[in-house]
Amino acid sequence: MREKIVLIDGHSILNRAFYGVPDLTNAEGLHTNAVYGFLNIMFKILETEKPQYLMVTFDVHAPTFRHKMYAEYKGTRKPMAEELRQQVPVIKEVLRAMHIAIIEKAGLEADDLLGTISRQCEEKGMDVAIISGDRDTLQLATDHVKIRIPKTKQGNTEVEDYLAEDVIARYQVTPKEFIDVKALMGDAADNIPGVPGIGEKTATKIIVDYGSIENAHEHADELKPPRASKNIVEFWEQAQMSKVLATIDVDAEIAFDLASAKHENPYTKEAYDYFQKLQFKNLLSRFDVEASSNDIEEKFQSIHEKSDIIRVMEQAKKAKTVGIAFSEESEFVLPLFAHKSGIGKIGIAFSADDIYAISSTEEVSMEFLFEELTDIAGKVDTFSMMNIKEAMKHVRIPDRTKAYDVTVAAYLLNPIKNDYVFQDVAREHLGMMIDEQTEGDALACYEAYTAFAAVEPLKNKLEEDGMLHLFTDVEMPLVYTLFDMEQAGIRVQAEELHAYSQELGSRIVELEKDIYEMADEIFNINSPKQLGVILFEKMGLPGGKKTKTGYSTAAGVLEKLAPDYPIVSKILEYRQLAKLKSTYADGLANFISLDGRIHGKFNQTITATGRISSTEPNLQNIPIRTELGRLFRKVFIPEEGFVLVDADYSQIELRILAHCSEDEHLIQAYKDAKDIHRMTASQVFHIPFDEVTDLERRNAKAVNFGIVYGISSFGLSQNISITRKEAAKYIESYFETYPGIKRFLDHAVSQAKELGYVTTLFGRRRPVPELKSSNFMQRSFGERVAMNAPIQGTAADIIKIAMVRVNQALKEQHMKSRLILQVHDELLVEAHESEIDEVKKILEKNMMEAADLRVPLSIDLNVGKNWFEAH
DNA sequence: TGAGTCACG
DNA sequence: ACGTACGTGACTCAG
Repeated sequence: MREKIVLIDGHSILNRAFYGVPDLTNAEGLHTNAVYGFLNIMFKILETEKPQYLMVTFDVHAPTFRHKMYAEYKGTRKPMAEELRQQVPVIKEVLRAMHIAIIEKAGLEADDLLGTISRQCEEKGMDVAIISGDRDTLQLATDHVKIRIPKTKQGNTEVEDYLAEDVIARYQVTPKEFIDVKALMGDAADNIPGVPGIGEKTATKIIVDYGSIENAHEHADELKPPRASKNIVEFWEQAQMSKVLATIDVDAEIAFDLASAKHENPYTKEAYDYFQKLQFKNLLSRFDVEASSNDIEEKFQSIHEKSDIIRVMEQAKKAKTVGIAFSEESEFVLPLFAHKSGIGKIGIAFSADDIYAISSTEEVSMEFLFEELTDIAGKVDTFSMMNIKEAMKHVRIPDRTKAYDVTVAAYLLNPIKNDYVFQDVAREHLGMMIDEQTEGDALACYEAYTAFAAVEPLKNKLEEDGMLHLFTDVEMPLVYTLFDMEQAGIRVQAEELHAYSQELGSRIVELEKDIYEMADEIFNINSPKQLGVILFEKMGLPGGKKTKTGYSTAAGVLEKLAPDYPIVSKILEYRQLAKLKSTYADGLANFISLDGRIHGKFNQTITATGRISSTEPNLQNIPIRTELGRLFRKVFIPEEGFVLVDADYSQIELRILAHCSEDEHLIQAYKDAKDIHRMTASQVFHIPFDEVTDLERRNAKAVNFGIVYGISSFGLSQNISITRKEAAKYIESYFETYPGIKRFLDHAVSQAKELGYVTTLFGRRRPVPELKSSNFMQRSFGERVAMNAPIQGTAADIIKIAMVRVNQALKEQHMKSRLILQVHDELLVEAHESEIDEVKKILEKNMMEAADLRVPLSIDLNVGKNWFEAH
């Protein structure tokens, strides 16, 4: 059998991958999409080709002979995007780590390397596969040299294959003639001039008929169309040079050692480390898990006997640190034996040798196991799990200082990840690969071991990054606070909600009828696509295209049209009501439990800035800005004998800005309890304080918001409908008035550029990888993030501290009142009527003292018999 | 599953 | 020249 070599056109494939794979970055902000795509293509090719030899070619960036020749024609090529450029050395290093041969030779282009090597290998009697994204290489195809051109289509890589016969089938000419076609038609991308007036069709026809440009030139008078006939003579020198430019050298002086290209196992330890650093999760699974030294698996034990289980539990109680994991009940377990929690298995690890999987049985119930775990939690120093808040639904943790939430720790270390599954933690923090396919007892053991083993490394990294205090004293206690809030839930009037739904429903039907009548057609108003067609095509309203898929029908666009077109007002009203009905009236009703309350989830590891998020349902976006929507707050009520006490920070973000920037004006204004927006208007627009109009105050307020969001003249101009120039003047004037703020924001950006992240007052980090981008838009976004994250994040820190303290105070004083909601700068307490004053005091004290800033923190406090009244 | 829209801070 | 405000989640449509 013939031996086979795969030759990869390095730059070409890297380039293809770069444009075919969406932008990816690793934790350090390094762009990795091209490297990732390259490796995927390479692995796919290797699987099908199974070659004995493998080599990757690269150009050296010194200008070459051919470059110089065509540089005279069209100047230079577009420079490589920075994101791609930085990945070139990375792919080379990765390839070296995989022991894959790389060849680059000054003075030679990749094409010439490919051509020469493929020719030499073919002469040695080998089969050759050339992997390139560049069709020029088709001229190299023979019966034994196959050109493979990968196409990345929506994540899937398809490959077009060309042997000599395939080139003829596709292009009507032989690979050799392909050069002549190109010499005639030229190639703008490669700066090959060709012959003017001859395009692909004519060129192909001529070469099919005459076989070469030389022969065609001899028969120039026979050529058609006349234009070609004339130009091939007139531009004959140019045609000849084009042929030279288009010809790939197959005879270059290259000494290469075939033995060095021998393809061995690429899954080396070094490559593994590289993939880990680059965060190529999917590719890591290609490494042989057995070989990557997970000998820990040998320690896994599945135990079923009651006596064994008790023995292990007793041992665990004597340990310092235990890691625990809960596993879902296997779907095959008879309902009779299934536990109501859905948990059927636990993993427990308390040393590198003690890692167990325990399933509940008839003899050993889940209740019993949970009891034992509670006992363990009380005795050990550290009780570590991936998700403590979830676990607490089953296991009581008597001493809350002992719990350790691995997910929360991993989140603090890198808050911009999408999820924090234990496999990732094991890989990133323990250097341990876990096979994707793992399930059952082994899965429970791995998770428990990860929870156990990650405690120290995570703690060390938190300490290193200055976040141990934040973790220990804010985030971990907050786990319990959030647990308590979820357990407490909030009481909702189901009947009222139902009544709203009915009312909205009938009004929606009326609006639908009107809209169909006015449009003279029945269509789906909820479909922006259909709506756009109706409004802007059928009815011919002004307001052209805006989105990728069609017309924008966003509220901002429609509002401008509403005064002139009654149908638009109807649509806006329809939209508003439909939203209220589906998301709030019907949506919320689905979440009411048997106890008449909604127990939503508060998520601690979602946001990039440190805020909490709320889901199932989202209780942080209950309407308030419109009168009608606001009514929904009336359905949120306290239980009998209780009231709602609502406290929200007043302008906490601007106060944080005043503190962090140390700007004297702003600090003094807050000390004097001045109307800050009015003051801003007065100082920025140079108007006496008492003469500021409502509009001026509104605009100043927008400027203040803009500052917090990371100001841009465009954003501000959009927001308050002024020209960009005017907005720029506002901003300039603002920074003149408050130079401290300018300094602070500039510093945030420069710090982010230097370190790759920004921090809050309490040390929380937010990475800003976008700042490294060469894309203007991305980089600008990074700058705004760098300005906003310290402010928004510090506010998040402060209210988290307040929440923990408020919750603790309520519990310590054994009060019936309890914290039930947080909405970013607002806390809601369901307070017993006998405790109202005390609750107010607790909220006030703890919210105001949560941070000691250069300006006072201030809160607004209200009491009501529903959320509408209390806020 | 992604895009568009809109509810909140 | 580029084309935007920062941070979220739920619902709907359409491919």
